Amino acid sequence: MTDDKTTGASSPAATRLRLRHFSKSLPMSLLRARESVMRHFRKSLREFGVTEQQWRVLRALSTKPQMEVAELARATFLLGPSLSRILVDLDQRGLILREPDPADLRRWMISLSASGSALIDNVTPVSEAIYRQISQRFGEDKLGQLQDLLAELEDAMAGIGNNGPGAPAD
Amino acid sequence: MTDDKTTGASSPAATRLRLRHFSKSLPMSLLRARESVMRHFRKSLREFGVTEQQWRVLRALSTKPQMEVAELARATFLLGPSLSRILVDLDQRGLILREPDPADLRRWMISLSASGSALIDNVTPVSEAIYRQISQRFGEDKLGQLQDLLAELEDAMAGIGNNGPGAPAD
DNA sequence: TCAAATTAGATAACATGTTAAATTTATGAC
DNA sequence: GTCATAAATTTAACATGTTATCTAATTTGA
Repeated sequence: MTDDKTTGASSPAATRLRLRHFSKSLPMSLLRARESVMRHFRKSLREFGVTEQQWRVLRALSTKPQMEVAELARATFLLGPSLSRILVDLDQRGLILREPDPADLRRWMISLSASGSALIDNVTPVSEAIYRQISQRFGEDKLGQLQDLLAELEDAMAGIGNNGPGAPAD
Repeated sequence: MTDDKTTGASSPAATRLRLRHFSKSLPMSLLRARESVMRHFRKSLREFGVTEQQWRVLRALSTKPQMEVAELARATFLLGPSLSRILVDLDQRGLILREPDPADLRRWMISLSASGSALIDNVTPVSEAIYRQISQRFGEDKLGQLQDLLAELEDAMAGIGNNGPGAPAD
């Protein structure tokens, strides 16, 4: 359908560099794959009244008793401003606790509240059920392969634009 | 660093279902992988004055002489409202052309303008150079494997929540 | 022919993504 | 101790994501 490779309107492949077919570009493939998975999770999360991002935050908090905001941002892959707004919301809804770090008043220590933990406990079986479906349908082995490749890709990308390790690209 | 597997604060694995480690969840892996790739492309796109989403639109338009808005939305994986705003912007900047479909006045036929095509021609070599770097660093074979797995995952996911083929979940 | 249902696209409203700037607190040089 | 600088977080401003609603054009069926 969208496989029309010869309609270049005005640019023959010989004279201009030709981009790989759009739908096959790596970023689009990753985007589509992620969306195909998230579609199933989002539906359940919505029933529990949390967005995907809010769930990421709660989920990350469930792995440690307390986390700083910056640490949480790294873990959830959210930027500071987004996270900041989400924390206000989760706090107002009583799902998390924020206490100042006595050693550094710039820092907040974030943790799950009892009701936040309860929410996690409620969502977990549903989430795991979906994950099991994916495993069965896609195959445990392939899932493992995919995870390995994704991790390797991340590693490979980490070393490309940087002059030194961890050096910001700009 | 975030590999702390034993800090379950209050919930032993025996009593509560335990979620797979957050950072290893498939959606997070896909998100991180995509971000690690896009980081490199975004930097170049920005120098050319287009966002990632705008580039997706131009890129999709470069595969066909004309596209309808809905078709473009599917191809770029953008939702209608986002695309609508982006098209207004690209039109005002003269990068695309919008002409009404005489056969159905609800439809617009979108196409690249000359300056839109020129922009593509300018970005293409940069984009391809980045892609080559990725290929070299990550490996052609692995890249192919990854693309295959992603496509298979999409296929697998497509058949999960649906009662019939293409039936909306609700 | 005409009213109801459908369809394509746009607009509205609010959440999040993203970059820059502001705020508050720490740290270090003098 | 005081001032400049840095760091952690928030606020601001604007683009995009997302769902719902709206408008206009088309189709359907009596």
